Amino acid sequence: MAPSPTRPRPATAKQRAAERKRDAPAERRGEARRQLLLEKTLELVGREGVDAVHHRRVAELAGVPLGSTTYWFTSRDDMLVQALAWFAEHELELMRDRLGPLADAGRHPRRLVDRFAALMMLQLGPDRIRARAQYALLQEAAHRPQLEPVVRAWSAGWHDLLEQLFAGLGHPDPRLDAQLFLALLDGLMLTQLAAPDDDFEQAVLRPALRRWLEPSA
Amino acid sequence: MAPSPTRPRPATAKQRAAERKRDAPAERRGEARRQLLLEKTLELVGREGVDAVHHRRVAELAGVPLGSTTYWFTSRDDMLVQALAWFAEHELELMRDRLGPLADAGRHPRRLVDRFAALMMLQLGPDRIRARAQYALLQEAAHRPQLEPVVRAWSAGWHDLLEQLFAGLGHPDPRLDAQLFLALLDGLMLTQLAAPDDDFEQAVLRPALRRWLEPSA
DNA sequence: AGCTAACTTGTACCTTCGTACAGTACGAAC
DNA sequence: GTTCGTACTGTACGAAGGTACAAGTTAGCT
Repeated sequence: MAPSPTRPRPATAKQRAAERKRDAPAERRGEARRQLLLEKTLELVGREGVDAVHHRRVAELAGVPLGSTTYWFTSRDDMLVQALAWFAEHELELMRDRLGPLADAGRHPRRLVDRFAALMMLQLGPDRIRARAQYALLQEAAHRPQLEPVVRAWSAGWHDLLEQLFAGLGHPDPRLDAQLFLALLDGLMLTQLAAPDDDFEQAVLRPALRRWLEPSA
Repeated sequence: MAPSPTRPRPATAKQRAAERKRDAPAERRGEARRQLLLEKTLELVGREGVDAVHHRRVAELAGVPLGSTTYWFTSRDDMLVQALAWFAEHELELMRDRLGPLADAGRHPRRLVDRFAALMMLQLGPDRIRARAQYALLQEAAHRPQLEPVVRAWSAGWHDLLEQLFAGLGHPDPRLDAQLFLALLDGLMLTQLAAPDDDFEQAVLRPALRRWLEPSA
C-alpha cells in the first residue's frame, strides 16, 4: 500500500492571503517551482521515456538542487504520477483552445479539416515531445491504477468535445463517432511518432479527416 | 557511441553442423535459454513496463542466475531492444494465424467481423500482457532509432495483410483503408488497455468493425 | 583423447539512485 | 520584535543495479 504521497502539506487556510503582493504570480509560495519541476519531468518523459525520470535528472534539467525535487515529490512514482496527472488536466484545455470554437463547425467543413490537420501536424512536429508524453501516460496507466481515473477523465473530455462536433455535423450516432474518430487519430499519431512518414499529411491524414468531417456527397 | 551490443559471437561456420543430433530442437546451443529470457523480458515489459526490466529481475523471473542474463545481453538496452525486435518478428505471424485465411473474406462478412472481434477481445483479455508489450514497443521506438526499422517492418506487414483484405472486399483504396483501419484498432486497444470499458465489445468494437467490414447497404 | 569455442555461473566492485534528515531562509501572523 | 510553518538546500548512507571477470562446464571437432 502506497502511503499516499503528495506534496508536503496543503496549507489549508493561507492560499487566499497570498494574492496581494503583485498582479497574479504568487498562488502558493512554491507553486512556480513545483510546476517547473512538473514540466521538466514531462519533457524528460517525452524525450527519453519514463526510465529517464529520476530526482537527480529532473533537478539537473531544471537547474535546481536535488533537495528541491525530493522536497516536492516524496518518491519517483509520485513524481511521475503527478506529472502525468497534471499534464492530462491541462492538455485537454490546450487542445480545446487550439481547435477553436466548434459550435458552427457544420458551416465550413473545409476549415474544419484544416484545423484538425494543423493540430495533428503540430503534435507530430514541434510539439512531439508533449505528444509522446501523452502516450506514455496511456501506457503507464495500463499498470498504475492511480492513473486510470486520470485517463478516464481525459478521454471523457475528448469524447464530449467531439460528440458535440459530430452532433453539429448531423451524424446519427455522434457519441460512437467521437470515440472512433479519437481512436483513429490516436492510432495514427502513435505510429507516426514511432516511424514518421514523409507524405503522411497529404496521403493519409487529410483523406481520413475529409472522410470523417466533410459531408459525403 | 554504443559498441553495437549483440550476443557474444555469431559462430560463423558452425550453425549448420548443429542440425543433426535430434529432430529439430537444437538450433544453437543456447538458443532455448536466450528465447526464455526474451520471453520473460517481454512479460516484464507488459506487466510492469520498461522500467522493470533489469538483468537481475529477468534472471529471477526466469529462474536462472544473474550471469546468464549478462551473458546473453551485454546491456540493459540491448536486452530491451532485442526483446522488442524479437516480439515484433513473431507477433505478426501469430496474428496472421489467428485471423485465419482472409482470401475468401468477401464471402462471409459476418464471419469476418467475428474473427476480428475475437482477436481484439483476446488481446484485451487473456493476452493483454503481450498487447501492452506491443504498445510499449511503439513507445520505445519513438526515442530509440534502433527500433524504428522494426516498427516499420511490423507496420508494413499489417498493411499488406489488410490491404489484401480490403482489396478482396472491393474497397476503392485498399492501401489507405488498411492504414486507417489499423490505426483505428490501435487507438481503441490503447485506451481500452489503459481504462477498460465493460460494454466495449458490443457498444464500440462491433459497430466499428461492421462499419468497415460489412458492405454498406 | 585432446582441443576449441560456445556456454554457464558466482562473485565482486563501483556507480547510480532513493530517501532520510538536519539545518537554513523566509514570509506571514501575532 | 517573536513565533511558526512553509519552502528550500546539502550531505550522507544504504540499496539496487550495471558490468567485468575468472573459473567452470559442455558439446562438437579432428
